Amino acid sequence: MLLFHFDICQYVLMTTPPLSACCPALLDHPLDEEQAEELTRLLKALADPVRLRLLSMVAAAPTGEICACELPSRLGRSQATISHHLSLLVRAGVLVREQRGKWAWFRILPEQFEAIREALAVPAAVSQG
Amino acid sequence: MLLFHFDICQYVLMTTPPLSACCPALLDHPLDEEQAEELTRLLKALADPVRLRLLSMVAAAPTGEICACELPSRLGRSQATISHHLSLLVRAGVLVREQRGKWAWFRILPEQFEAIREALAVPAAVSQG
DNA sequence: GTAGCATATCGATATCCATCGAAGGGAGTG
DNA sequence: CACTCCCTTCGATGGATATCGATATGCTAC
Repeated sequence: MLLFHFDICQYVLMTTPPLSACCPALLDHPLDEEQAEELTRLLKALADPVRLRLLSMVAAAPTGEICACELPSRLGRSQATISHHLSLLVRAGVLVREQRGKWAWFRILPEQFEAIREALAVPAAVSQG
Repeated sequence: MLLFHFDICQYVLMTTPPLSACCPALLDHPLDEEQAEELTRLLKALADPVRLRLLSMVAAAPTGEICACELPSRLGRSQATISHHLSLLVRAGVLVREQRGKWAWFRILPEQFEAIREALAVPAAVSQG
């Protein structure tokens, strides 16, 4: 029985993107410190108004990508600040950066969003109170 | 046509919990500053390892609720710190507090979790790149 | 009322982080 | 090469916040 469960887990680990399986569902089992830190890192990356607006602008761009050059004026922040937020989001795995000539272009990497959504899913036992 | 759309929105507003409709989907349209601040407030409330573990302990409790009295020892934080985190989560709308005698009991309020999940949903246009 | 426990609040501290100006690094242009 | 433009990195600063000890509040029991 234990072996069977282990095999299932191995299978899931091999067939799903590793970032999607970042953390177990928050409301299913008590998280240990390491799991909590991991999910916290993801949530902190999103928990900033400038970064949220930045992500929504990238996603809403007609081509699905956006040039960093237009962001300082659209967000009312200095170029240094925008660069800071962009590299933070790339490090967090929610954006990818591509250099083209002297411009840097960014687009959404959707896996981490799905990972957070899965981690925050409310199990039936909880939603029934 | 516009009227019809308006009526649908009114209907949704009346029939869903107001907190669930806190913010539009992040990756569907560019967020304005106010919408970004609102979603940020929710995400910040979750973006702390102690609070995440606290929430997972409440959800995993057999009765779906937990007494504040057992949390300082289980989380390795002072009583003052736990109290701070608990009141923050209540203010954020993810926990409800109920006083019973001298003990305070807490349980999960699932609406905000669903609100965040909806806000972070990845539209097909984005996930296809 | 008094004593004792559970919880909240206060005040202080240390750390984290968003922000910006300035300087540095690369890529294109002439 | 020199010059310009885009972007990153550095250093400094102000504000937010996690933490705790001490104190206050509130409830129960006697």
